[in-house]
Amino acid sequence: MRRKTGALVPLELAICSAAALLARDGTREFHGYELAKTLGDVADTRLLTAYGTLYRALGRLEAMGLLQSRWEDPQIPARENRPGRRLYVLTAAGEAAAQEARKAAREKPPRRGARRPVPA
Amino acid sequence: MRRKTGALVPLELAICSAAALLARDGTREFHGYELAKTLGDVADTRLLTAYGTLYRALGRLEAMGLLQSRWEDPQIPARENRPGRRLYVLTAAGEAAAQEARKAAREKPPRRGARRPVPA
DNA sequence: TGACTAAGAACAGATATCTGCCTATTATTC
DNA sequence: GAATAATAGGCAGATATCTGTTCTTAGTCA
Repeated sequence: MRRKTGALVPLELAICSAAALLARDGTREFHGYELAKTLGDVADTRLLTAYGTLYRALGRLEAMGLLQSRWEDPQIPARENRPGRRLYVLTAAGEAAAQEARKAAREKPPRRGARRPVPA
Repeated sequence: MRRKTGALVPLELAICSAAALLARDGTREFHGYELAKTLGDVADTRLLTAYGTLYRALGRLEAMGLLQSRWEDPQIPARENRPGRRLYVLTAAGEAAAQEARKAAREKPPRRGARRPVPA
C-alpha cells in the first residue's frame, strides 16, 4: 500500500510505541523476536502471524532513521547456545514520529472495521 | 540402543567418514547444517530427517574427543546476515576411530534389513 | 532364548533472523 | 469516483542450532 510521505503504517507505529514503552520500563534495547512476543501479548495477534513482516518493518524503520540497530556481543549467543540477536533502539526521531503518528491517529480515528494494532 | 564401549553407531561413523572425505577435499572445518546436506546427497536420506539427531551425534563425538568445535568468527555471520555456525574438525582420534569402525563394519557386515548410513 | 534396560533415533518445536514471491490495500492521478 | 501505481502484508521456506519427550533397538544378564 502506498503511504503518505513521512507517515507510519500501523505496524510501524505499533513497533515504535512498544519500543517507547519498553524504554520507559527500563529496556532500552530490544530484539525482533522479543518484540513479536510483546506485541502478541498486547495487541491484535493477527499482526504477528508472519515474522517476515515484522523484520521488514524493522528494516524500514531503521532505513527511515527511526530505529538504530547493532548486533549483540557475539560472546553471549555463543555462551547461551542460541542465535545472535540484532538489538534495536528507538531514536529521538523515532520517538517524535511515533508521537506525531499517535496524535494523527487520535484526530482521525481509523475507519470502521480497521484493526488497530497496539493500544499504546 | 546400547553401544559396545568404544564403538561408533552408524550415524557417528557416517559423520566421521564424511568429515575425513571433506578434509581430503580441502575442507578441514565443517558445520552441522552443511554436513547434513552432504550426508543427504551421499547417504540414505532417512538418516537426516531430523537435525536434532545430527546435532546430538556431533555433540557426542565432541564429548568423545573425536571432533573438536569452535564458533566461527562472529563478524562473518553478522556481515552475511545469517546465524553463526559451529565449526567442527575431525581429530586424530576421530580419524583413527572411524578407520577402526569401518574395518569392523567390513569384517562383520550389517544384519539383513539394516540400512547402512554412508558408503565411505 | 527371552526379558530388561540404557541410550540412540525420531518427532516436535523453540530460538532468531532473513528472502522471494504473490496478494491486498492505499494514495494518487485522471 | 474509478483506474493506476506503489508498497505493505502474508505465505512459504531457508539458514543454523538446540532441547524435551517419546519410540526403538541393541547389548547384557539370567
